[in-house]
Amino acid sequence: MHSSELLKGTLQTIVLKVLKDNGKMYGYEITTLVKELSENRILLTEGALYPTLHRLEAEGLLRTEVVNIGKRVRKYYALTPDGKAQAKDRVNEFVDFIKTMSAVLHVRMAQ
Amino acid sequence: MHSSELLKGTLQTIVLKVLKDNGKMYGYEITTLVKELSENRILLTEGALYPTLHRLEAEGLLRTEVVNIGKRVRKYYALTPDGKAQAKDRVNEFVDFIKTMSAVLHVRMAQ
DNA sequence: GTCTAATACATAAATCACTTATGTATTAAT
DNA sequence: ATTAATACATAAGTGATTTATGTATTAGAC
Repeated sequence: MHSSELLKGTLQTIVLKVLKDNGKMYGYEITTLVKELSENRILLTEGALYPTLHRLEAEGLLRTEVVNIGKRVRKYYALTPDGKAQAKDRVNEFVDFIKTMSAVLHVRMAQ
Repeated sequence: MHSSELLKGTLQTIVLKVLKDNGKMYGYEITTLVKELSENRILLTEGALYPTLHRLEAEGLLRTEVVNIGKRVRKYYALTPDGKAQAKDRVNEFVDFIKTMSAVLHVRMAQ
């Protein structure tokens, strides 16, 4: 469960965007989806993910719904209206970051 | 001197690549170049830059040359052969990171 | 001619996201 | 029956970066 130093600071952006794209999801489901989308390059750790979900909820960006699956508990997270706005902002910020870095590093990425 | 959380982990990559592109440079010069290339979006702090330069030198990726300009001292840094290889690797790693993130966030950037 | 901003280096303490480690419990697979 | 996968949670430790200081020279504004 590790990845490059570059991933630091991307967790909230990732969580907000996958929730925007997929509606409600639970924590474990987010880790598996991100693992799949990233072709095993981004392996979210629970120690980072759960506190982040709790924090985003405390900030009013996510709302939760607890569902019992047999004797097991699942906690679904979905974006609030504020969360949707934040998701958009964060993705824009990321795209801007890529453009800036591309200019500094002289790599052609941003079209 | 601040910027987004996303910048974290990019400092070494930036330093190595601008040195690769510009030959020898001194610390202050690096901050002004990066500020210019990033259109004021990336403002390197001295507290981060100088320790990073010292560390890269200690790792054998940079070599230094001290020059006296009047009564003022300038410390020029340049890549060693290992440093050149690292610069290449770091940029490749960054491009790969962008591709992965683009896939996860569903943003089209990488060609 | 003096004051401020810019140039140029340096380091130490504090911060904070994230990793690592640990814990509990259920369910599926071998 | 045992292990791996599912599913949550939190606490201690790490480490890059920010913030805060410090010293000193040179250029520019007024």
